[in-house]
Amino acid sequence: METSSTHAIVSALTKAIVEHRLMPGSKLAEQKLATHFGVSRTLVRQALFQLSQNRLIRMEPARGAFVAAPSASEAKQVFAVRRMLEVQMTREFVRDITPAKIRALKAHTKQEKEAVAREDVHGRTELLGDFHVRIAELMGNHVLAQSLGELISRCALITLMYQSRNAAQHSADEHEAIVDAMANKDADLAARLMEEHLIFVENSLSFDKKIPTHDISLALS
Amino acid sequence: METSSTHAIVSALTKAIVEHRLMPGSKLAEQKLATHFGVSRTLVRQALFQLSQNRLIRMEPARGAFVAAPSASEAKQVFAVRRMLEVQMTREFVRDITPAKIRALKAHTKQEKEAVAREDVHGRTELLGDFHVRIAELMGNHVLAQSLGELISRCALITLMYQSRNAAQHSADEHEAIVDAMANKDADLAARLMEEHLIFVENSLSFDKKIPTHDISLALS
DNA sequence: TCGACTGAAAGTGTATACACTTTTGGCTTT
DNA sequence: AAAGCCAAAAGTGTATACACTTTCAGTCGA
Repeated sequence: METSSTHAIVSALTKAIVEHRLMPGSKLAEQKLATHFGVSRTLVRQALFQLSQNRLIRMEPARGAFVAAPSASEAKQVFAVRRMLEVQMTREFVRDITPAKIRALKAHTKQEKEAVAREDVHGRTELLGDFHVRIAELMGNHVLAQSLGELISRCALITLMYQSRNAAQHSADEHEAIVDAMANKDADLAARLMEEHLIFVENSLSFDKKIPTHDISLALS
Repeated sequence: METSSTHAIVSALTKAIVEHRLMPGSKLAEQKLATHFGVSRTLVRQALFQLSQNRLIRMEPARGAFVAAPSASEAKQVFAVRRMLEVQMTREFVRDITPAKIRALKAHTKQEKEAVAREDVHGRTELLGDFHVRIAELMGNHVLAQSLGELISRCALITLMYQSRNAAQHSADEHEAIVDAMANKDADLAARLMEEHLIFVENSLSFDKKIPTHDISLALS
């Protein structure tokens, strides 16, 4: 199974949701998606089920699928889990660090800074999230990378919902500081910086923002 | 959506897999499951997709679904993630502890000991895993509880694949020691015990065991 | 006797059909 | 004019149909 067709639909929808081309609350009608992608409802339903497990959409019985709108409480919980996981991850990463891994992370933060500089909102959001997953991958722990990736997808939705502007630059700087601490093999400092970084991101979210509930329209172009 | 019918199938299959009534490698033919549950292949497929996302089964294109057989390497990765997550969780749990929470955990370990005493293999495996999820729930963090629950489901499969006997009693004792440390609000001790506990469980797995690949038969009774 | 072919059986992948539920828009009633 | 009601439209939930792939058994040939 794992027919690449549904995977393509999942990817397209994930991208659209995380990039906010599909706004939280939007209805995802099966037939419309099916004709858009040129497949039957069967494949669309499979994709929607998968997305609902990733918590990017929620499905109501007999009413259909809607882009998720994480509550402030849920956002805080997601960040709490990320903190638990990533502080320890940072510590263990430093333990088995190599010059090549440092180089990979430095290359990544360089890309981040460039995306921030050129005001590439989507690109920078993706890169800022990927930084954390990259660390997991460099550790060679795919289970960790996958779990973290799911949490961060949810965070991307949350971040774009709530994040006030100009926090991106700050995040990129913090990433750089974390990498520096790692390069110095200062596990305690790196872990502390990671924790503070995650706390900062969480605190920079403005949970009282009003969310517009656009309709699906042709956000998928 | 989330038609409770598929949920029932997922639950039944999860239980069967985790309890090893369906052995790793067994084929899960859609039509057989469909007739067994008295539904059409449609619902069975939905359930299988969900299980494959939980990594309890794997699906091969045009060949079908098979009960997962986690490799030793994957098992180690799952345990590494659990350690990262749970050590920190233990620390934070102690921070906001209440007498009611202690009572809940003590009641749980009591149940564990009873299940171990009466040699209830399935019951004790479930309870030993639930202990960890229970902590997350008592913290009120549903995201954490869900993430941890998924990891532990995979562990249950791993444990039953690899666990040498008589480790259950030891686990139950360690759980009790952890709760005691929590009750004394000794976060450092509790965290250390949790880490050692997870390391012990991981080390008690014998990765060279031979896995019989039984056929489906009527493991679902 | 063993291995390679072949056709039937079984099984998966996708589309479609159909029953049932929700939504919608207009019509009636007050 | 606003609230309630009913029928049509749209949409979801499940079953079934059908094409295509894999599996398997039996046969033929060396």
